[in-house]
Amino acid sequence: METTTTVREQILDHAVTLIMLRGYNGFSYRDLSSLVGVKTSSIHYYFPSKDDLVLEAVNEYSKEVLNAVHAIDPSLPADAKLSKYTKMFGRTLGDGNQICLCGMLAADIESLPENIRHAVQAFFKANENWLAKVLAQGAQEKTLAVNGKPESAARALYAAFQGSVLASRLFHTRARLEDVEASVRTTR
Amino acid sequence: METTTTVREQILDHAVTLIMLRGYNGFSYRDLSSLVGVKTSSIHYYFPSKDDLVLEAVNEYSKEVLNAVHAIDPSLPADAKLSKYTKMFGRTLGDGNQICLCGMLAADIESLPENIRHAVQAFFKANENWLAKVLAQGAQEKTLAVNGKPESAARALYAAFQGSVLASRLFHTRARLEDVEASVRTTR
DNA sequence: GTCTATACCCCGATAGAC
DNA sequence: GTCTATCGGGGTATAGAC
Repeated sequence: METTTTVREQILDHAVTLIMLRGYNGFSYRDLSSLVGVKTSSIHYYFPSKDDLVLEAVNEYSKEVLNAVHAIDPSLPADAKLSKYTKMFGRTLGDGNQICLCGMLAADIESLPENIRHAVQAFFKANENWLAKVLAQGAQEKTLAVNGKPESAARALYAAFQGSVLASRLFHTRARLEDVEASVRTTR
Repeated sequence: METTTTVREQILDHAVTLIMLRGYNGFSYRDLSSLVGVKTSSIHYYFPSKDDLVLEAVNEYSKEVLNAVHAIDPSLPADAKLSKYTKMFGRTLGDGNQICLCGMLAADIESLPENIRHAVQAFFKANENWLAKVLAQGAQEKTLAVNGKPESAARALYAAFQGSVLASRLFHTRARLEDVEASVRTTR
């Protein structure tokens, strides 16, 4: 039983990986061409402009990651949910040289059109909203330390995850994500 | 009384700004050429390769920022130190479209040589070390909430600052840095 | 759909006159 | 030190044959 992968899907998947590795200005149609095995003009057939390609990459990435986040069992205690979230964030590192696609595009945002900015913002907000609920639950269960409003703490926590995956790659270590999780766990 | 600025300094200053705006792959010798008013070949005279230029930009930026950090009065209470640090981090935003130069280069790190990676790592570590001391002091003074070891908490906190300046620019708001500061302040 | 061919511009970098 | 001129290559994108 073979899994059929269309050329279009291959292009999109490699684009996602390349953006997570080198960012918007760091990859080209030529890179994709050699990875997929079609000419650059064929890529333009599916994605007329680079911005079209990147927007679809954001949407594919968002859909996948948010599915994984929302698949975390809602009946779990808050600290267990956070552990799963940390693990999931660690998976974005791949072989250790990738960061979150939306974190990367946030760094490149001044080179990008408004529709991509909105897509990246939506991804950030979805993560922050989910974390806010977990923090509120964790405060009630007294397993997570929340200072100030959960919404504010969630924005800070999500920023910490984004920053820590950046630092994890910079220092060639996966440990920095755990620093973030530890920083909100109540000391016993 | 005129402040003399050499061509070399002008190039370096504009390079710093451009990297904070668009990143390593997002600016060119041509951009600098039109900003400074000399030909690109003259820029090569001062900085033979782009990597030479970027390394010096990191060093200049690091020197300036770390001077500002270490200029924070050591006799202040920990929460006051953190307030000053937050304000200083907010200044990197500039007109609202810049992020920390070393955070940006951390995103671009897979396109950069090892010597630049080391310089960026050193900047991260210097900030984390300073924050670790502040957190230890704040824990003792019971003004800052520290979970786990101060070193680990400092890495998480610095990641949060890096991530929040990214989000501040993404959402066109300066408020996100304050979320980070609030997240470590003890609720009274 | 995929290709060849090409347009048009930008890139970093260098040689050599002044 | 700064310039003109240029090299060799890479960038996105398009036209048109198959």
